[in-house]
Amino acid sequence: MSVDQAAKREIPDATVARLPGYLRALGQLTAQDVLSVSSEELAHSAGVSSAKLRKDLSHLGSYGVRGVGYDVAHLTYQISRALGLTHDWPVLIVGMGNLGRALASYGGFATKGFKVVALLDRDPTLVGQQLDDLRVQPMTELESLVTPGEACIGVIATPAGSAQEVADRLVAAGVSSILNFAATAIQVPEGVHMRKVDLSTELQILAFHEQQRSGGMTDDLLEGAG
Amino acid sequence: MSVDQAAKREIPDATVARLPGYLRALGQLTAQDVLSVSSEELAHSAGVSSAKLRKDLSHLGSYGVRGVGYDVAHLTYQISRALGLTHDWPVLIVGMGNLGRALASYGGFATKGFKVVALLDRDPTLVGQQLDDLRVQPMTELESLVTPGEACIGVIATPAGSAQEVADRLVAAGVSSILNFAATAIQVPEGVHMRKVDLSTELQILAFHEQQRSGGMTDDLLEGAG
DNA sequence: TCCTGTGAAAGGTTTCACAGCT
DNA sequence: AGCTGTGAAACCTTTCACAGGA
Repeated sequence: MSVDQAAKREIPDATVARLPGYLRALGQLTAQDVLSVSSEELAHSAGVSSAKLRKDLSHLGSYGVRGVGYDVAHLTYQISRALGLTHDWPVLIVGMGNLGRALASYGGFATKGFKVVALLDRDPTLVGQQLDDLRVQPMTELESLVTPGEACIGVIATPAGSAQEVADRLVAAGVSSILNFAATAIQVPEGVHMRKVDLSTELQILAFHEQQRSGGMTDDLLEGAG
Repeated sequence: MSVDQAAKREIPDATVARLPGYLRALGQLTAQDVLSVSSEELAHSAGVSSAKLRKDLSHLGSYGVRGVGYDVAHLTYQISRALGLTHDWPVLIVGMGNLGRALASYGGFATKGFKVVALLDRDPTLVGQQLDDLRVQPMTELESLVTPGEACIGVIATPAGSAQEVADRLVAAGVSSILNFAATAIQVPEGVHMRKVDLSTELQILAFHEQQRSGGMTDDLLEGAG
């Protein structure tokens, strides 16, 4: 078994979170037939500093050429490999409301290393409907759709009230990676990876900064009343 | 000028990012008529450690009671105030594809400190359509919808190819907070706050960890050397 | 000369553990 | 006793600045 430079284990979380951005920027360069890119240029299109980019890439191995830059195709491959995107991952979407349908018909999956394999909903009026080339299935099918041993990513796009129950069933069925779009925190056992995407949260963070900008003058009045 | 405990500016970014989660957990407690909560309980429902919660809240001021816990209503108010949610922020959504429509009809806005005030799309066949109580307007209206001086949050839900152009127009019109759902990085001038939400990125991060799980056995060889 | 890769320094975040108040 | 608020320690991330290879 060869020990090559990329075998360096333990890529920092902050780095992993940025690799998809680099991959996307590299994709745009590939589309423009650019063959080679410097850390400065790539960092700029990904919206980070060049020092950060170089440090991030150094955790994957030494894939650049000093004095020249990075080979776009080779770096694309190395990042894809680091992220585990050399084969497609099956994705199962639960909840076919407005958001679930938007996610299901989002084309970006196929090219990005994922394939939606099943759509589920509790509502009998939605079950059976065709979305692109998939048919919405009832919740009772959930357990039969997850092949134990074969990894699969579960996406929760249900109302907040059902999210925990759906998560529990996904976990029980053997899903160990969950992406939660429901507007609630869900609890998962240790060992299950859960990420949350939430519109309200993002808007509230923006509101905070917007408020900081316009100054705390209204706040000062309130402080007095304490 | 009064200097009380809450006057401490500079709430750490990591804390700001978690405040919405605490607010949501408090909302659930309020709905259950719970009047008081300990850091342990609140932290658990928000999915963080109690030490982290207490440290976070300490940046806002001392709103707990030692030996007792936090008053749910009062803490809700203080966090809302810290985030700038004591009044509603106007939100403008650009791009009425599947995702834009899902965002527009997402009810969670109103109760969370935001109000969608305008929907825009480039496609003439979408312009004029009614979504809830708003009518989709043409892109030419963008500049007239942003009142200079009055803060407003712009949401980009267009295809990747139009995102940068839309961002440029929003910024030129005076929008200084942007939430980008398009699958591309966009550049904004210094002083404009931009946050990005992206499905592919989240799935790719999950894929990385899923791969680590199943591929971890090769790592054992390296451990031996340590 | 050019640009990558990387130690070292600086900065930020989380956890610990306990002082201090009810 | 019970629980918050907080220094200090541990840990993680970013930035700096330059050694080193093309």
